[in-house]
Amino acid sequence: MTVPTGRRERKKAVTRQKIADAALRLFLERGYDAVGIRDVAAEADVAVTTLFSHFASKEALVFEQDEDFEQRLTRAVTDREPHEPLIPALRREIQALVRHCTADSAAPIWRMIDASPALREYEESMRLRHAESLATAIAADPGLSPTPTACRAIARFVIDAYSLARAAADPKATVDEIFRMIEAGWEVTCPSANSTATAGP
Amino acid sequence: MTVPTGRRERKKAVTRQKIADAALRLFLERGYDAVGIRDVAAEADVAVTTLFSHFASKEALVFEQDEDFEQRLTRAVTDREPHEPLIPALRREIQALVRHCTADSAAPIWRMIDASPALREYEESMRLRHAESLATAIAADPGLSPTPTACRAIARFVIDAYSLARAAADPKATVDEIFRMIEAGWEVTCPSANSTATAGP
DNA sequence: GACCGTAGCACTAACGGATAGCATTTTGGA
DNA sequence: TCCAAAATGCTATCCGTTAGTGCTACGGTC
Repeated sequence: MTVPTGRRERKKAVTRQKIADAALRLFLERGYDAVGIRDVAAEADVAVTTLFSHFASKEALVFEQDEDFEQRLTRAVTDREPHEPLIPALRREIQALVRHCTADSAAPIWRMIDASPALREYEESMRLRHAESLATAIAADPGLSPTPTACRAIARFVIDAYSLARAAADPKATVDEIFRMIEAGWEVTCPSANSTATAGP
Repeated sequence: MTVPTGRRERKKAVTRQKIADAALRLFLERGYDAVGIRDVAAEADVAVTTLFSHFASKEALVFEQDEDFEQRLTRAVTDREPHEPLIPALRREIQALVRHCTADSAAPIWRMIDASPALREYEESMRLRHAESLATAIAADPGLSPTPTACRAIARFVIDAYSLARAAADPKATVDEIFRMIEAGWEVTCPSANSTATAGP
């Protein structure tokens, strides 16, 4: 097997990061629309084609860490404590993710995203992919027996909760409120014995 | 007041339809990616700039009737029988919409959409707009008193149901299954007196 | 340590969607 | 009849993205 854990990979990672850093710097400095791909490439001192060999599109430069998001979601399902109910585990993770992206340090970036239709559109299609991954993870859980449709639906609902909470005035309360609804919907299709967690009387 | 209800509006509508027809014809004939904007403009016998004065983007040519969809959704809420519960009314409308777009006659169009990432992405951001409209309509209902967050969440869930059902093997059953979950979630935030409609024992 | 296949990168040129600027025609109303 | 606005057209251009090509540095193998 060829497991190339050497200089080549490191250099590649460095180049990628150099591009991402240059892009974010320029975007925040002059605005997303005012910066061209050619500007970013020049700032990072690489060719345009090199830039596109690291990032599939201009928008992808902004959502550089999107795979982290996806992994944290699926791991919240697969790596949770044995017998811990699914929905609370997901709620905890969504709370953490929302807290992370509503932090003050991330504010300028999200302001930029919200100001650009292209970026908003890209984010939404990203979320769809994440929902599909999450649905797969839920479906693969041996302790549960939901239908494929229920998996996909719950996964979408969870992503919706994230999306709505991120833009809400009180993100934490928004997540809690929507997850009360999700929990109720989940109980209908996949009833669990001990289900008096967050649902009311 | 100038209410231009005359020839000008009619001609404009004709031009718009002529463009949309030409576009759909070419797209289905040669494939979406294989047809350029210049081809469509030539086929419709208009200038490229004229095309873009009627449609905001190439993708918008395919989703020409997207406002119909939005209106049918909001009207399902605002025009429903007095005292008819919200969720069943929405379920009926979603069933009808799904039936409409899974009809045999529409199959080639949706096959084309599913085959093009650009079109799928565009559709998704369209659905987001529709969800916002729906949320507004729900929030404006005098017979209900949900929180703004609950409105937005339910609206998203309903759109999710449409989106998932459209791609499912058994669209009708998928809508029913997801709406059982939605109904349960709705009851949690906006309890109604007579709530034994679709929820199980 | 020399060799070779490949991954990373650069350069040029171009394609295709979208737009700005300005000219022209058509239309509705004064 | 004439004007202002709307609709359309033409030209040139911007910008994201990709194809084609070749060079260089690296990793694995002998």
